[in-house]
Amino acid sequence: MDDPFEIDEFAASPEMRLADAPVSAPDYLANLNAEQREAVETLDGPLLVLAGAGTGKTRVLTTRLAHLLQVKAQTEHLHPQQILAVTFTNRAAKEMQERVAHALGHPVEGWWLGTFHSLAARLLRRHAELIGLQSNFSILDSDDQVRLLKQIMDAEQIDQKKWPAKQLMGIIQRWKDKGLSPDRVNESVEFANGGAKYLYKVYQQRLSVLNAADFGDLLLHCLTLFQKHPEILRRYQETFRYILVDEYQDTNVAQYLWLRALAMVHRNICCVGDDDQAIYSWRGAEVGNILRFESDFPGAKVVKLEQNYRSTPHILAAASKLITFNDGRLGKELWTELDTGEKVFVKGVWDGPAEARLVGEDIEALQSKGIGAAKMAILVRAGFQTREFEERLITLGIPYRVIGGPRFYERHEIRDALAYVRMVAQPDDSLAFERIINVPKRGVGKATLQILHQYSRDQSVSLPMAARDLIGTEELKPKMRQAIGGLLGDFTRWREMLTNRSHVEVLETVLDESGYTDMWRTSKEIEAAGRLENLKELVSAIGEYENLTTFLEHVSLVMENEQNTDQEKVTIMTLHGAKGLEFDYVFLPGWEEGVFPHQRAMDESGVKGLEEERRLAYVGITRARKRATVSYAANRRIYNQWQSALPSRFVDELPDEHIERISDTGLGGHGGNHSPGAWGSDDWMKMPSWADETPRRDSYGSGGSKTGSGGSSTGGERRFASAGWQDRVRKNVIDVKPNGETSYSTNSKSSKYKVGDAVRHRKFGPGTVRAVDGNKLEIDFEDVGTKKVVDSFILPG
DNA sequence: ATGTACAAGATTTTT
DNA sequence: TCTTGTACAT
Repeated sequence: MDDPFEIDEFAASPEMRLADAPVSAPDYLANLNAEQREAVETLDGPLLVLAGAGTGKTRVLTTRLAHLLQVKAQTEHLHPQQILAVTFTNRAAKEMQERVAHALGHPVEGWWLGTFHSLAARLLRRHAELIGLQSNFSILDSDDQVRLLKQIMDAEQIDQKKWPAKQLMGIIQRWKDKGLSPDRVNESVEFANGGAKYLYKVYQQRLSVLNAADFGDLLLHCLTLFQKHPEILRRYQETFRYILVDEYQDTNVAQYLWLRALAMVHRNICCVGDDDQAIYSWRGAEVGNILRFESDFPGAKVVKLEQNYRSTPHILAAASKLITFNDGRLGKELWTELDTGEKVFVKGVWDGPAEARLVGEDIEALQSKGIGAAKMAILVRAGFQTREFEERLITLGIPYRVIGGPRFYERHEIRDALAYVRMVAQPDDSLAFERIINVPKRGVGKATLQILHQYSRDQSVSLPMAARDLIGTEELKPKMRQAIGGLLGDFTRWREMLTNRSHVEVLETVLDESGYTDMWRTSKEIEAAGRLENLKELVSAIGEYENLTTFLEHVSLVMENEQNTDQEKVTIMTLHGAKGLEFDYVFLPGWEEGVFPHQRAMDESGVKGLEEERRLAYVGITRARKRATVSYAANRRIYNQWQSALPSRFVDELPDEHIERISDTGLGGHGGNHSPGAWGSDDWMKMPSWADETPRRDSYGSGGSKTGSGGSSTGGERRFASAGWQDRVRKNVIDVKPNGETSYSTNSKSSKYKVGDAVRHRKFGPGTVRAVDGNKLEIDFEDVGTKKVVDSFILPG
């Protein structure tokens, strides 16, 4: 085995050292107090930086890295390769790379900087054979994982209606997050479903046969490797003299074990995190890691950073207040020296489109003041919410970019093409083989595939191997033998091509000769042209990598959506994606019960889930430097059905003195003294519905006979969301129980009226229903003509 | 082996 | 409502 530790090579090339580094990097510590500064500047020993939002976590990390690379490089000949720096996203890693380069005045190469997964993969590739894989093992994405499990379950004849593969995969991945290999699951998981344990074992065996690893394996295999080969662990422990970890609160148990193992010898581990920003527990993250730090690493210094440099006092106060509704926090008092600034805006609107319009208008207003679009962001809870805003911004002609949307590498044609690449680079990649065996159509169908699977399972070989064996037999029909044999022959040829041609050329040949490009060229699909474009893009992308294996690893682990950031664009992304970022102006739409906090979070994890949602809200608000605008809609279309929604409880939890509630709807006061003109216009959406009357549904509970002007109406303009009715309504609607169950009675999704019904409206009088759209009705009134109204205002005729 | 028809389920968040 | 998967027919 080659010596896996490049560090030894380094020792022979001292010219690589950073002796030429400028002695004083830019002073990133200027804003810390003396004590904090000392702790951060002390480079040896364990250090935990507990930092609130916007207090300069990354800055501390950068400073420390710069100091290491500068001071230690000179005094103790520390080489970058002895540093292990873990960030949470690839984006953060890139940023760190740039920041450090900037601080030192020159780029740094060779250090172990990246996400847990990419670093673990890098380590694992060197020792793959020790844990039963070849070094070119393929990394399965979640899609492949589920497909593989499905195959196994088919073979085991397990009812997938009762036990969906996807769900079981979730259980298995959770075990992996906890660092439990199949053996250890049997020991330590008591109440778990025995079937899942069994499947886990079979799944793992199958992965090994296929020379594949899934995401969780990257870390898990490392742990196994360390356990079985202490001498290897020892060498890495000695190699990594300094370990730095960002976003420590979001590490899972496997990651924690991995870090702890590696940090054991030098103990120079520095972690940075904020327990209030733990938003990944659904992925197995364990906040306990950060709470346990001091006992894990005796003598650890703990620094709390509480001065916020990012947000204005109002924003900070609003976020701080919100997060106090959570229990069990470490607790921090964030403060700032910045000027007061604007209050947090809280806006209620009628429905989703109105919300998008509102945000659009605000953005335009900001732009007309000369503020660049890049300084603004729309942060949504879930991916599907981006669409509304995209549409709006398109019509307004405002440039935007969506981060984390449908990814390039997840597109149909790209996945197919990648399957070809995988088959060339990794001959035993069963899942890739299965994907393309009949794409383009080669007449290979279910029956043939089944025979292959059967054989592959019985003989414990990969699918391509099975095919290779079977085409020599009478098992398959001659036609099939020819088709599959031809394909396998092609792959052999393409693999040979790799030796004397560039991989770009090989990819082009493969796509060409396999008939894949032709398939799309002759396709009648409207999207075919676009797909061909994407394929071209893939070919050019692959050119940026040394070889197919590095390219594939990049695809599975890095998978970032490269976006040119040079242009001024409004950013649209999920709250999760926004972690660690900041913007001057932040829009936080969709703060409605069920959407945010998300219903499923509460259903599945009860109070814990709710608290995580609240932390997410906290993250959202604290992204804003100058202004945060929260908004919620009273009606939202889900599955193309109108549903009325309640403002999020988080809206209530924001402190009144730091927010400014603005209502789109309280135009005419209450009491119904509206001029008929307003009602007759197309502006029906601006109907002051709740000022007058709560949109009442049967499911709200029977008790509430109070209507109208309850709550805090004070004459004149009535605020959109008086706490009164929110509380009243909410208590009847959502009730999170400590055991994790939630009872949630959804508001009626569609109207109880249908076309032709005779109805009456308290202002418009009698009429007939002409059309129904969810709970919106179009009614021909006898006196005032056709109007659109909401059914809650309607009484049976 | 492929295409059609009907039914069921779907929309958290991501390395 | 739309998409996806399954059953059945060709």
